[in-house]
Amino acid sequence: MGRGDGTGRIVSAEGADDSGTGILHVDMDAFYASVEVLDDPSLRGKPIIIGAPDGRSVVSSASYEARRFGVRSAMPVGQALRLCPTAIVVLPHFDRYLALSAQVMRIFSDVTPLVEPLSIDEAFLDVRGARRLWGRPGEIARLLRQRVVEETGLTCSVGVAATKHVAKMASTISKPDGLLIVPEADTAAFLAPRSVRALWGVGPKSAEALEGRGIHTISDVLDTPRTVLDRALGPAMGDRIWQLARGLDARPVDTERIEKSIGHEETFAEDIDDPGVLRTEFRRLADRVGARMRTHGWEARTIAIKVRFADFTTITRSQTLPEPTAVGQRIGEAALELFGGVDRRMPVRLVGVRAEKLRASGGAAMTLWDDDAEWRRVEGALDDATARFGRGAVTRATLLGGPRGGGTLPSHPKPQSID
DNA sequence: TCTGGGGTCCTTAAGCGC
DNA sequence: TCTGGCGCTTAAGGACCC
Repeated sequence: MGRGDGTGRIVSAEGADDSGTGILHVDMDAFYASVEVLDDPSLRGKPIIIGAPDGRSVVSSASYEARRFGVRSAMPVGQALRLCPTAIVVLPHFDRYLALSAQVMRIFSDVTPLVEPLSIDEAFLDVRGARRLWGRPGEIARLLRQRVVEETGLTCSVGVAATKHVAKMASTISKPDGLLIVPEADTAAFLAPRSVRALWGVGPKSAEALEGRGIHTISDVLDTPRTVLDRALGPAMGDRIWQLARGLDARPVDTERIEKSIGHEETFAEDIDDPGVLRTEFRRLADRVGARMRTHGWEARTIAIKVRFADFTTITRSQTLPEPTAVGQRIGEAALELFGGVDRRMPVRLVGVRAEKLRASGGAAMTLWDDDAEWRRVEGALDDATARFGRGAVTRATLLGGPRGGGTLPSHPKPQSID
């Protein structure tokens, strides 16, 4: 969701009914691209793409002017430029995005302590307890949008509803620079005509599985027995969309998220066949993973590697260690042992190292000893932001790349897909 | 002219102890 | 002693999200 070009936008009128609501989803509009325009006004009104112009880069974010040509996040930059040859490709400036994200999240925290950041550019807010102080949910949403634009120069879109899922759908539909309120009583009517693809967790594969059974809209889901959904998507997913289609979503706004894994991966500019080079890369990634764990005071029980071959087939291998560790060398040994068991049938495009089953190490955080200066700079920015907002309000995950479930800081200030 | 990097969650299969 | 079932853990792969 949230990858549209702004056509089909729906917004609420001033003073719209907000009865039964209290959950807000706030999503910055084309965040990275908007920050670049803010910092270089000569870009305003032009199609811009955040990414690297060469190599194997993909689009991290695109201005709405570029989206009108069909440019979308996660699209290879080359393809984006074929769709929109006049687009200006801008390298990402992560420290700026982080600083503005921190500023926006702070505005949210002013209004309610119940803020659940989902990623660098979006958050859920529970404002049900903020009424006496700030007014009704609809009023709070307008206030937030006003404050964000006044204090940062950036626009955002807000969905207001009774549940997280509907609030998120509403913000998506209102984009860009919109506000859509779905009163509780209108939830069913709001959901019914929308595509199954709009349901949280339904991507291309699940949509295909549903549509192959004639289930195209949320209304169709309502007419479909649970057993059919389970067969199409598996029991967990079947249950989830059965519930979401009915507007049932009791998930609270969660201010405390715990990271479950930390990883780094790297795609080479050219596929690599030399095992020595690959081993060096595994060690380097392992060191970075270890360094990050130590700064958090964590250690991991399981080490996993990822290898993507030239043909894009991807394998993972993992092993559980006898003793948990945060030592880069130990992680590297485990990674290399796993890699030794991999059948290297063709050149390698990407390698990755991930530490899983994290837990507190109990010991004091050790110093970083990798030599990645840029990484330290980003870590510093994150620590600063975390310190200013407080631990619960904003996790590192939040600021950089966090998916719905939390996520953690990526290795390099490289872009994720942001709308 | 191809497909980044950070994650979470789910499914399936296999091994193990009881 | 052999076998089956159950619950738990580990491992691999894939879908999805930003």
